Amino acid sequence: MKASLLLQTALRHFAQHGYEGASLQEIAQDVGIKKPSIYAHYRGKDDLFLTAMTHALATQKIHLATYFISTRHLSLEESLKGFFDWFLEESTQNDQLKFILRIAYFPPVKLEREVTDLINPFFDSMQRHLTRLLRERDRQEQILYSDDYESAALAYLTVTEGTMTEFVFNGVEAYQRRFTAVWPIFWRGLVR
Amino acid sequence: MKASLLLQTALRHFAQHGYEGASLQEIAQDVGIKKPSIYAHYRGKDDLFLTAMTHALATQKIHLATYFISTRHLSLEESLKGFFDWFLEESTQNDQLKFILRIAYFPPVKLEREVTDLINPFFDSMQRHLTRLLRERDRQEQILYSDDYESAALAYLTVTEGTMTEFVFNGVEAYQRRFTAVWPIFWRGLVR
DNA sequence: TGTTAACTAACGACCGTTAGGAAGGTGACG
DNA sequence: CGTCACCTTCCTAACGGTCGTTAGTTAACA
Repeated sequence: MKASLLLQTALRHFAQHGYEGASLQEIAQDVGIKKPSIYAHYRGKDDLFLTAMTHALATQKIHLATYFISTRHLSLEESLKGFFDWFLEESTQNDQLKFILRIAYFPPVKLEREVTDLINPFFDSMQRHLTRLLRERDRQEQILYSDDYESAALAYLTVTEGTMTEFVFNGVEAYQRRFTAVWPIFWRGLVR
Repeated sequence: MKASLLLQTALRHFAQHGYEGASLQEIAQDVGIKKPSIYAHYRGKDDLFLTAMTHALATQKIHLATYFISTRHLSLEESLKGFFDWFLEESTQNDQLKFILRIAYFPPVKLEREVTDLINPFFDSMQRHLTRLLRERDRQEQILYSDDYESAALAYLTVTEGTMTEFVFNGVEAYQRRFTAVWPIFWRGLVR
C-alpha cells in the first residue's frame, strides 16, 4: 500500500523536477517515511523511476483506448473532437501525462535507452490505433477528403499534442484558446 | 572570448541535462578551465543560466524575424511553408531552440518566475508578429477562408511547434514525415 | 599599478546508497 | 495454544561522492 503511494508521489516529483532534480529525501518526506525506507520497496532511484514509468505508460494506454471504445456509437467528428473535452475532464491524471511528456522529450541521460525503448512502442501503438480507427470509420461515413489515413492520424496527433501540451503546462484558458483556434481549421482541411 | 564560449557550452549542457542535471564541473572541463574560474565571468549557476537564456531568446527572436522579412516578396503560402525548409537548413542553432523549448516547458523550479517572465513575452511577440503578417498578406492576396487572423496564427504556431519539437528531439525523418502529413491538411483548412 | 582571468584548496550541504537493528505480522510445528 | 523462525517495513547512523560556492594566490596585461 505504501509502495503504490510511494510510486505515485515519486511520479509527481519526477514530473515536476525531472529525474536529476527529484530528491529521494523529499519524496520520502512527502510520503511520511525516511529516505532509506524507500529501499525496502525499490532497489534504488533508477528502479523507482523505471517502475513509475512502466506503470504510467500502461495506465495511460488503457485510459486512452477506453475513450475511443466508449465513443464507437458517435460520428467520427464527434469522437475526435470530443476527445479534447473528455481529456479535460479526466485531468486528474495530469501528473502521469506531464511525466510521460517530460521523459519522452527530456529523458535522463543515463537512462536514455531504457526510456526510449519503453516510450517509442507507446507512441507507435497510439498512431496505429488511430490510423485503424480513421480507416474503419471512413468506410462507413465516407467523410474524409483523402484516404491517406496514416497522414491524417499523424496530423491529428500533432494537433492534439500541441494543444494538450499547452494545457498541461499553461493551464485551461491557454488550452481552450488554442483548441478553438486550431480545430475548425484542422477539421475543414480533413473532410471533403 | 572565453566568456561567450562558456555561455555557449553552458547552454548546450543545460539543453541536454536540464538545470539541475547540468554540472559546473563538466561545463568548465568542456571549455578547458577549472570549475571556480567560471566565477570570474558569472556570479554563479543561476547567473550563467539566466544569461544564457536571455541571450538565446534575443538571438532566436532576431533569427525568426529575419526569415519573414526576407520572404516579403513570396506568396503567403510559400512564405509559411518555406519556413519549415528554412528552419531545417538553419539547424546549426539547434541547441538554442532545444534549450528554449526545454526551459519553456520545464523551467527549474527555483527560477520559475524569472523564466516565465522572460519566456512569455517571447511567445506573445511571436504570435503578434504572425497575426500581423497574416492580416497584411491577406489584404493583398485575399486567400484565407476566415479573417480571424489571430486564430490562424495560433493554429500555425501549434502546427510548427508540433513538427519542430519532433525535429529537435526525434530527428529529420520523423520531422519530415510529420510535416508532409500535416501541412496539406492544415493549408487546405486555412484557404478559401 | 590596478585589473582581469586563471589557479589550488577547501568549505558545508546534499546526494544516493548501505549496514545494522527494532517492531510487527505470519505461518509452521510441537 | 504457545513459541519459534522468518519476512516485511520501518528506523538511525553513516558512508563516499558530488554539488555550488568562497578564499586566497599568481601570472599576464593594460
